[in-house]
Order: sequence, then C-alpha cells, then structure tokens
Amino acid sequence: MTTTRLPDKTVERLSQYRHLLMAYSNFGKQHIFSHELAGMLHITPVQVRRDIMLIGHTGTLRRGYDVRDLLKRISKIIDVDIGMKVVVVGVGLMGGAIINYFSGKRSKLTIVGAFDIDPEKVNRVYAGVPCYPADKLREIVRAEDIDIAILTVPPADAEAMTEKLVMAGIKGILNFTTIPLNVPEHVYLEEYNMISSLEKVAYFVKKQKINK
Amino acid sequence: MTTTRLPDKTVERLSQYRHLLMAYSNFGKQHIFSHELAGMLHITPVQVRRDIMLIGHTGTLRRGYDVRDLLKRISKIIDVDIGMKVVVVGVGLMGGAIINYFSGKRSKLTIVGAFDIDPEKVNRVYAGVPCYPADKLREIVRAEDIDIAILTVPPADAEAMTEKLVMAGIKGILNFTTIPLNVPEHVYLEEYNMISSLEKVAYFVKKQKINK
DNA sequence: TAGATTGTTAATCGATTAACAATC
DNA sequence: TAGATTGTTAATCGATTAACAATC
Repeated sequence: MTTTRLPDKTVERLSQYRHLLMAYSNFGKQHIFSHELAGMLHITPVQVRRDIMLIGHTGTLRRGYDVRDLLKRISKIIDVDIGMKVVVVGVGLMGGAIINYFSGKRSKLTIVGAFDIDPEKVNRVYAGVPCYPADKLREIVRAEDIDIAILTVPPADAEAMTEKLVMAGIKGILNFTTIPLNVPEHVYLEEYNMISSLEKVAYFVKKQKINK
Repeated sequence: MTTTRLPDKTVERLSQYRHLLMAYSNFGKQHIFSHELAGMLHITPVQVRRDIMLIGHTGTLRRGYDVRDLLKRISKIIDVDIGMKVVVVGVGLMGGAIINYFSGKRSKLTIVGAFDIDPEKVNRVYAGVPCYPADKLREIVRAEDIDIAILTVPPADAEAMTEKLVMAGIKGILNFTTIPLNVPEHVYLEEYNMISSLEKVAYFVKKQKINK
C-alpha cells in the first residue's frame, strides 16, 4: 500500500487527531463526528473530513466515524511498523526537559539515548535515558540503528554536530537551536525556532493594541 | 505609520533575518545581498527581496542591503516600542528550560515572572526570574501590565489555566501543552505541539526509507 | 419526510516563485 | 559594456473552504 505523499499539514493534523481520539476513546466514546473533532482543534469540519478522505477512511452518515477504526487507520499511516529510535543531542536544560517530556509517552517513537560532550553528564541516566559521550555518536547510531535526532546543543555547536549526525547516518532531525541547518536532501529536517514564535506573538499582540 | 498587516510567514522570517543580521553585523560585515541571506535560511533570494519590499525597505544594486539599516528597519517593524512583558506559566522542567533559554536574550521581550501552584517552587528565583503563586496571577498580570504568557503546565491544567490567563487580561499565548486551547478572538494564540513535530519527522523518514 | 451528516469537486485564498524591466 | 543585482508584477503552487449531491 503506497499512499501518495500526504501534505505536510495533513500529517501534522493526523497526529493531533490521534492524540484527541485516544483521550476520547478512553472516555468511553465509540463514535465521533467531523464537527466534534474540528471543534476541539478549532478547524473546520470540512478539513477534518478531507484529511480523513485522504487517508482512505470512511465514516457513516448516522454516527460519523468509529473512534477505534479511525485510530487504527491513522496509526497505520503515521506510525512506523517496527518503531523508530530517537536520540537527544545536547543534554542542557532544554534537552533534559525534552527527554522527560517524551519519556514513556509514545510507544513507536522511543528516545533511546542522549549525547553530550560534558564529562559530568556522560554516563548518567536522565529519565531512564542513558547519556553517551558525543564522540561515540557514529558508533552508537549505527549499532542501534537510530533514525532521528533532536538537536538541543548550544548554537555554536549546531553546525558541526549536524555534520556529525548526517555522517553517522541519521535520517531526520528536529532542530531546536536557532541556527538554520544545512542537510543533504535525503535527511528530513524540521526546525523549530522558539524566538521567532514568541516574536510573532508579540508582533500580533502589538498590532491588536494599535488597532484598538 | 500603519503598515498593512504582514503575512504570518513573513513576520517569522523577519525575526530570523534579524537574528542572522545581528551575527553578520558582529562579524564586521556592512552589506549583504539577498542571495546571502537566502542561502543561510535555505529559501530563495526572491522571497528575501519580497519580504524586505513588504516592510518598505530598499537596497542598492551594487552592494545589496545595508546591514545596520535593515536591522533597524526590521526591529522597527517587529519590535515593541516600549517593550513587552512575558510570563512563564508552569515551572516544570520545560518551563524552567524556557526561562533559562530566553533569559537575557531579547531586550524588548522580557520574561518578568513565572507562576506555579507548587509551594516548593513559589518564591524561588529561576535564572533571575521570580516564581509567584498561581492564585496571584490576575493581580500580578494587571499590576505589571503583562501581555504574553508562555504556557507550560501539565495537560490537565491547560484549559483552566488558559481561562485564568484570559480573564487576567493576557493578550497573547504561546502554548507548549498538547491541548489545543480555546481563546477569544482578541487573544493571539500560537501553538507548538512537539509531539506532532516529531511524528511528522518520523512519517517522512519512513516514506523516504520505503521509496528507496 | 426533514434534518444532519459524509465524501468530493470546484472555487478561493494565501504564499511562493518565475519572469523581467531597471540600473549600477 | 557585460554582469549582477534589486524591485515588482504575473503566474504558479499548495492548502483551505464553499458548495452540493448522496444518503441514513
């Protein structure tokens, strides 16, 4: 089954639908309407229906979508069959918080290790995740078949570390540093710049204030 | 000077241009071409020129843009004249990391306080930022004229806390919880869902692997 | 039946990019 | 001049939404 490549935004929303559906299912609900899902995410019902259409799932006119079936379908699409291993690179406050945040949350995406250059941190265990020395990166990534890295090193180290990650065979990077990274085409890169996000909020708050 | 509302994406990029320009300026460079800025951010030169056009700035054919002038112009657009106060709500690991991350970084956006319900945390100081009890939120937000909140409470508390923030008069929220929030129209909301981000990376890494 | 819902196409909206005149 | 660059319009691309037939 080779689904055509789903739009970026749809993939993000599928992950969010799943998150909500799991809560909903634990609540004992068996069916859900597109407008219910939409309401929770503040998007339109049409968008929900269209996303669900894109993954080839259908509901019923009477009761909407079967929660369990939809959950299964979404998981089939966005989950990895065997599971995928993730490492956190840079165990500062942010790296530590991220390890803690994900620890034990998702079953198919597991943080299996962390890396740091600080000898103080190396060989310690953070929320069940062992910290290795950065110079063993290549070795461990290859041996453990790790696919994804979350990058939380200081800005000055970001470029050099990215190069090492790519050389080691990492396939995807989630970048939390403020440095825009350079990666070859076969590596999927997702950047999150917290400063831009906050400045964007500030900009629109300011606009709002002026218009009033 | 009422600039027409800039596109969301342009505002984000302006913040990124500024970040790069500051580094570039410290490097002693006085001028920069659109393709140089573009290269650093992996976008097209046209996009850079268009964004710069939208804020009404111009460069020269010979030397591109004057770094200092452009910096000033961008700051004029996205910065707040008087400065804007920010609080972090929820001083867990993530909240603490964010306080630390921003501390001393931006001059116009300052984290002036944090809130938590845990008596252990209240009245302590994190990276220079005092932590107040959550029930003083309204009082302090009003007294200090705080505009923006970064929300890092546990998922279960997200909704209730958001309501309190809105009631207290917060104008913008940067939401780091996995709960999609409900806010009135006059409050600007920016959500960041780390789990969706990571699952998106996993999805495209998986796709890549299959196609090969 | 009347009302509510899904599934899907076509239209719209917003953002990016191609094309190119102007000019140093 | 030839080459490189900016500024800007028009075209394109991608994502969202409006519209509506089908149907329980």
